Amino acid sequence: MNRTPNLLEVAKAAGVSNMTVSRVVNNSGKVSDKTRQKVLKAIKELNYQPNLIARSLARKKTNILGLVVYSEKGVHPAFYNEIINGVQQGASELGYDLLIFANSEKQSYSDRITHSSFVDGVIFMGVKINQNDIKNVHEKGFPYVFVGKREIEGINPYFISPDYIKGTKMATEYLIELGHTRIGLIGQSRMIEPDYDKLLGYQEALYKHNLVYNPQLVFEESQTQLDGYNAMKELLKQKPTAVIINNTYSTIGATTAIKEEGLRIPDDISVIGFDDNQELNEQFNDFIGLELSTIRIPKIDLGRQAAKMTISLLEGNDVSQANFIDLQFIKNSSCKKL
Amino acid sequence: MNRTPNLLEVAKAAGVSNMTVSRVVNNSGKVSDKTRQKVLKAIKELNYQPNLIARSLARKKTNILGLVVYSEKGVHPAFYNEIINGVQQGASELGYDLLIFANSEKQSYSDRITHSSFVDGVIFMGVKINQNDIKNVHEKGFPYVFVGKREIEGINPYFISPDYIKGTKMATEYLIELGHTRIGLIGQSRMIEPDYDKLLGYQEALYKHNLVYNPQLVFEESQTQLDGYNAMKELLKQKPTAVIINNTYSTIGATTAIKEEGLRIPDDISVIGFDDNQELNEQFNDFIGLELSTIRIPKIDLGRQAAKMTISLLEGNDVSQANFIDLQFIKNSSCKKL
DNA sequence: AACAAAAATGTTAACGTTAACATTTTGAAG
DNA sequence: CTTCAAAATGTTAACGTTAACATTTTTGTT
Repeated sequence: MNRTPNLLEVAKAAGVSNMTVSRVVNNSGKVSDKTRQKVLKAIKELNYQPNLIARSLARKKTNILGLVVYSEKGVHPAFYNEIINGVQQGASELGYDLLIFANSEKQSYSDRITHSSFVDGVIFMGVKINQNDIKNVHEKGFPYVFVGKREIEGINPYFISPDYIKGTKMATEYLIELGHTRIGLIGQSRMIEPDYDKLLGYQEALYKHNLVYNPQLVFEESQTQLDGYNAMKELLKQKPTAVIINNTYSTIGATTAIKEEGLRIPDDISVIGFDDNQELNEQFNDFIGLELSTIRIPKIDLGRQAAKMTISLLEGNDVSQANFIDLQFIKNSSCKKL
Repeated sequence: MNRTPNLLEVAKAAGVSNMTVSRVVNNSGKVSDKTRQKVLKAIKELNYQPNLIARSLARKKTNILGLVVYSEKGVHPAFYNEIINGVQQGASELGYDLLIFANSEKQSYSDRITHSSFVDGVIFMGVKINQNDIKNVHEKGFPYVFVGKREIEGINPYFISPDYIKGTKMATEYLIELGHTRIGLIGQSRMIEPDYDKLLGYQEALYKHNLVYNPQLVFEESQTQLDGYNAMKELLKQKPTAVIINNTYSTIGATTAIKEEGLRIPDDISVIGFDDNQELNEQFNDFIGLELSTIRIPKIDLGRQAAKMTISLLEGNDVSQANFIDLQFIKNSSCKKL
């Protein structure tokens, strides 16, 4: 590795002072055209690139966003990976890079993040978030955003979350407007916030249209294909005319169950899924020849917004604490008018 | 954000010099026990954390690894995400963090990477790698590792790659030893290096056991469920007794085709898949009640090794340029002795 | 008690930028 | 050809650490 030139060497080569070079590099301040050309020439000749570490030290700003993903085995589910890609895009669009903090479950990040001055702000996400980290960062006034929605005792955290309530309500209403009244819901949960919100949205829609909530049409947590399959088998005994299913894997299992019972989509039952795993969703639909209507979680956009929100915060702008991002309803041919 | 204390403030509080504090913080040099205690007390009281930017500038080393993933739409397939997780783990184990470079397809990274001194080394991966980036970095002697295997004109790059040849050979031989001679291969490709290597491994195994290579048993690129399904339908006309399928999606499609034809696994046909998407593979197997024998790509380990290799390089150790990581053959019940 | 060697601690100048202020140059008006 | 403001350029001291070397203190030996 051969040494890289620094500002002063460029300055010397161009016959100007350090600050003139700095001004040219940063396109700030006033520099005459003639001088600028000289400097640019020297920069090019020496192949100068500013040393970002030194710049960060002087500016007290790194233009780097931290990302902490709390996950179980150090492997993030596909769901988070897509959000991360979005975060990266959003950061990049505003001139920031992304520093992924190593995720050892035990370790607490907050001091490392706020004191080491390696990042200007931080984004938290994951199932097993450490509430203390968020609390500490919040209390120190360090810019951060939490992706998701969770009660954190004592504080009102900055967060951005998909609006599952609204999204599910919208989908449910769509079914109601098609004339459905016996609508199943696979995957509610009192424990998992997003799934609980789906239940709330579902209930709100029923309530709004004066339909009675029937717990027999609603099934607990459903994560895997098998969960979805089993739940659907049970649900079908209740003769529903439509069903909303909380994730891609369950949907695959559930539609398999529907087929097995000799029922057709949408003729015998209307189906709406969540495409939390878009790649899989598409693959599956293509293959089965199913054109599933889905509630889409705009994950890339979610990540992008999270990045922009964090940057907005660290730049000192006013940012509201609670932020929601709308789900998209992708209307397709898996639902039928009754 | 309240100011964080620096070394000198700690030094003042402890009544010692900056270097004594530095030595305590870094656990280097000699410090008497009494002094160490004083310093530690001051550090604790002021809640001091070293400023990593300043440290990096002074040490000319950041303890950060760069990661560039070249991908099409800025979204990485599940495959890469798992490797990234592994890279992160490996880096973390050796005290490094991971800086993800924003990935705009157009941009060239090499100068930014080598000159900005934000990273001590860099890892490249992705389908659409920029050969020039790697070439530049290579020629500058900047520590890097490429995850994958690709000819790059004019240089012998540092790389680490799954050994697809060996892995596929192993699986093929396993089938041959079970007595199979009509073994199908779904997903060879002249264009995609890993898939080409799978073909080579397959051929090597046949050759070794004096079996004739029959192109009619071998099918082109197969990425999706539908590809796998179609290929298998065709293949079945050739009456194979076993088949190796190049990725998880194809495998799902292919097994569907097998079922549709009324054949049973392993009684009528033995099947070996690649579980490049492990989560999906498991889900699918659980659901179908299939116990698929698979060739497993140890992605986490691949990433981890890539990180360690890069760090070894940047620490000045001798590292061989070409590195392969063995695939694992997960023996299960989807293959039968003939 | 004197001395050397080892241990402990300290001083100073980098590292490569930028911020803040200082100085010089330019050019237009009188 | 002054004069003065604006424009252009320069100087210096941070930023918070560590490397390299310098000094002081301690310890053991005679």
